[in-house]
Amino acid sequence: MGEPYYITTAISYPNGKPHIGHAYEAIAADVIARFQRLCGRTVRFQTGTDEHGLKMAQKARDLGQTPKQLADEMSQHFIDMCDVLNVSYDVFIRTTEARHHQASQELWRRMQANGDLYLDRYEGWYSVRDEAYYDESELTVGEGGQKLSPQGTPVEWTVEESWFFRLSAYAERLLGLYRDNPGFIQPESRRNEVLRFVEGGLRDLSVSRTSFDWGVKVPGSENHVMYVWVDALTNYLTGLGFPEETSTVETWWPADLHLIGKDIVRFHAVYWPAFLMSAGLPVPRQVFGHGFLLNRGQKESKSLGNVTDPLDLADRFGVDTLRYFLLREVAFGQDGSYSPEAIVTRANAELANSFGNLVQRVCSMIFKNMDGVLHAFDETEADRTLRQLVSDACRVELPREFAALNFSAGIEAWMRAVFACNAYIDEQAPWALKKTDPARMEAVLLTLFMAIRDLTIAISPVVPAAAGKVLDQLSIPASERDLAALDDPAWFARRVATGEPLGQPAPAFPRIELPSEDAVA
RNA sequence: GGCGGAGUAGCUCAGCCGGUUAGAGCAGCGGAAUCAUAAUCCGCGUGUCGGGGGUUCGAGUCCCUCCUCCGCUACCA
Repeated sequence: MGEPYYITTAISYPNGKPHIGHAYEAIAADVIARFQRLCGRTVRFQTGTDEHGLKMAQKARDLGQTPKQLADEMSQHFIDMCDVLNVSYDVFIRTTEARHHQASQELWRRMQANGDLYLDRYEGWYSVRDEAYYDESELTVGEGGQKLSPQGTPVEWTVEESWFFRLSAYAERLLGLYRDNPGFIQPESRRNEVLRFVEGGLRDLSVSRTSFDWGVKVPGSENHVMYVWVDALTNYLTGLGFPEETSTVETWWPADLHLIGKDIVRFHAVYWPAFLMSAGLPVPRQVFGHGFLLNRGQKESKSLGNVTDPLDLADRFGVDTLRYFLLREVAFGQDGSYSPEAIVTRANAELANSFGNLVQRVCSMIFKNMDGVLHAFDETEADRTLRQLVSDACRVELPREFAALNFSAGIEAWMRAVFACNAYIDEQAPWALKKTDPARMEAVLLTLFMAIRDLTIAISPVVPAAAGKVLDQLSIPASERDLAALDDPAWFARRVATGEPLGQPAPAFPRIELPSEDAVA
């Protein structure tokens, strides 16, 4: 078994169907998970839904359902999304599960045993709809003198008994954590924001509510439910079987990476490690806050009427195409923009024309001119140069960039190798060699066969289905589709020895058309 | 208000600690090739590197200032 690698996404709040942002995070996490498996790590990949809170309770009431019924129904949409998008999660956690309540309560007890929880009063301007308190200065005055939150929802002066977490006591330890582990919060811009926030001093955190009951009950204070983040963050432990002292927790905790959106960096980079320190548990190795996806440069919202169903995108353009586009086009960590035109342009230019067509023309020529039969051959300098270039891109450059979560840079390096293959095939012109020097033609095609195998394995975390299809066509064994296989020089001889001929190839990366309804008005 | 980031070819962006004629992809124009998914390859860019000032032998790359956009955060009154 390889070195363990535990990655999580944020758990989604299922008071609506998944949107493009959920899909983006799930896909990015999946690419990381698949890439780590490619590298030989044994991966545990967890995602899920965060089903408590007032908004779920209210929505259920509006629909005449119980909160649990609503959660069951909505959670299924997220499971379905993962399945459609080929997201290879190992654990789908739901915060309404009994084991999650137990885990959260145990974490609570440990924080309490450490003296970090105390009962006090919380008072302030509370928005029922936002489920949050606001400072006087954040409020605006609406019609009839009604005070409104920054979100425009009504607020009321509320006094509530609440448990508090002694966050103020953790500022120094947190700063030490950030100092000793510069990679703990990424990207750099988020790290700076967190540093400044913590350097400014921390106030104790209200961590329980009495105004509603759809949540995890506070041990010993049954009229309190836990503050959303104590409940939600604990999911990362629940999935491992915490608090049972099993080898599972031992093996996977602390997590290698919490992949989250930039909007919840503070909860993961400040509150969560503080909770864990309080409970005497190790903190995660890294928190990465990715950017948001913009629809033609604009944030999606119901009022603008530009909300995109990610499954609709996958249906129109293909799952692999969508995955490739998101990781290729967007600088990971920054916001990105997408549109049907951009997806079609990028996918056709790179996946279909440059790479897909390369695979197709080479396999087709091997099939037609060599009866699909592979064999040993003599390499020229040009062949070696190409293979070296491809090998560097696949074994060194792309893995280095992917390991650093620089997906677009890694894919760019990969594309340069694809371009080199196309330039090579034109220079060598095997179609001309067919008449003048058939042996040389075969050497060229076999060189390209080897290059294509490398390129396909390297890109497979991004486009798993199509890559699998190509590798099947090449008859590369399933056990030889990882980075270790790329390092094995004997693979080609083994492949030749099987005597398995290449069949008539079928395009794995077809060109896509811009659906007419997306034509720019 | 404070802190931070960004402003580079029509579009999307690279440009590390300052140093040869400022780069890539896409789009556009011209040519070659015809094995292949009308795909591929080659060639072509006089860009005020947001404005202004400064340091330096030399600045897109450092300093000051101004403008615009974005993020985090705060709040006088």
